Amino acid sequence: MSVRIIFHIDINSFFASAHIAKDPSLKGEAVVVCHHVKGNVITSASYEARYHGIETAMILSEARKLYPAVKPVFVDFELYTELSEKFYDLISTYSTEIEQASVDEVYVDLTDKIKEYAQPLDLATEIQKRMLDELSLPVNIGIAPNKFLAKMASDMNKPLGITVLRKREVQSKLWPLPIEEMFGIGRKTVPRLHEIDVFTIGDLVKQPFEKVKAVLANRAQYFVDLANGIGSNDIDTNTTAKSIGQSQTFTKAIHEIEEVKSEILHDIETLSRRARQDFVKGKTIQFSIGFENKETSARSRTLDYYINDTKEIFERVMLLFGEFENQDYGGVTFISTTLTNLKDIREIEEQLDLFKADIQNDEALKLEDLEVLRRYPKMEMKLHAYKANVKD
DNA sequence: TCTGGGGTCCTAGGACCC
DNA sequence: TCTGGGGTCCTAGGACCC
Repeated sequence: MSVRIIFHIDINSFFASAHIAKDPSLKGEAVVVCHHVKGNVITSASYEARYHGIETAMILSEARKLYPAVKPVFVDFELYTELSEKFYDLISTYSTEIEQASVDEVYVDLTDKIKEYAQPLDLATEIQKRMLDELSLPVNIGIAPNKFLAKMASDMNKPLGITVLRKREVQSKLWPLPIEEMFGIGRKTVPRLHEIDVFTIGDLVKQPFEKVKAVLANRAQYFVDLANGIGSNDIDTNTTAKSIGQSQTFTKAIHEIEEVKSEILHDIETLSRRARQDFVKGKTIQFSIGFENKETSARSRTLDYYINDTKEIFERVMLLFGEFENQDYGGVTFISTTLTNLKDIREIEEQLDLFKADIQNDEALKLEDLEVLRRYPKMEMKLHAYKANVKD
């Protein structure tokens, strides 16, 4: 198997950059993107804003104290979706092997394309320049033989960085990084790894495997391999979502059931519209609820057919919601409805046609079975049982 | 110590079928 | 009639990421 060349490309402070791309007068300013809850929480900050100590999760008023000339803008998800699609389209001109990892990042296999360039870095430079010229978006690029190394590489040098991470550089460049910077290791796992003296990515390899296995269980070998620079370079080109969800957090707990229901309905209206726009239906409906006392719970049901219309989803969710009826956790602070097990509408219709054909075959079979049953009384018993079940 | 809303993947037990 | 292994699906919960 020959060595692949994978690029990981991600847009620097995407939300803030998107607003600057739309309104060039914001260029060079300390832009902060706010979400209108709990006093304007900052969800993204331009590098100029970060320079003044402003970080995400801050409240706008705190940011103003740090830097009064800060430029607040408000979240605009339509803008992000639009630019995300343009980003994807631009990268598509180089390769069909693209994996959309999130709204602002892709993995792309450029093994073939890179042969057309005199120097490997020329391709990265060209992509970076086109992103700036055509979309006014700054990107980071990591170049490596697999997805994990490419991802780690693109994080090494921000913003507007281009970083190559070769397999032979794993010990010198990857191993010294703190374990919390390893993609896939999060806040719950870090303290447990610290307990077994794993503080850097290299420690994952240096510590006895048994100790690592005690913490990471089945995923231990996977992460040790990653630390050794061994990882997948399979590009998942499927861009259709696997689930669509709609959720809300309430700063003030809701105590009226009818009000909760109306918020649920509102979410489901949005959810089903999105599903129809994406030409998908779902087979599983999941409903989650959070209460004032911090308890959260989820219920899901899988149907034997696919749906995407508001009324049917709402009826299903009401059944799930009903399962929490007699619990007393105080008011409701969080609701979430998710449609999963998605399938393209056209595929479902094809299957329905096949299914119809099956039913016809089944009926033919049953008639024959009846002949058999008459001759074998024992089997007739089964038929009665079967009929009884059908009544249910 | 941590905002809110959008996702993905994994695990473990139980049910069911072969 | 009983036992057991293997595979798949469903459900609830958790971890992680952007």
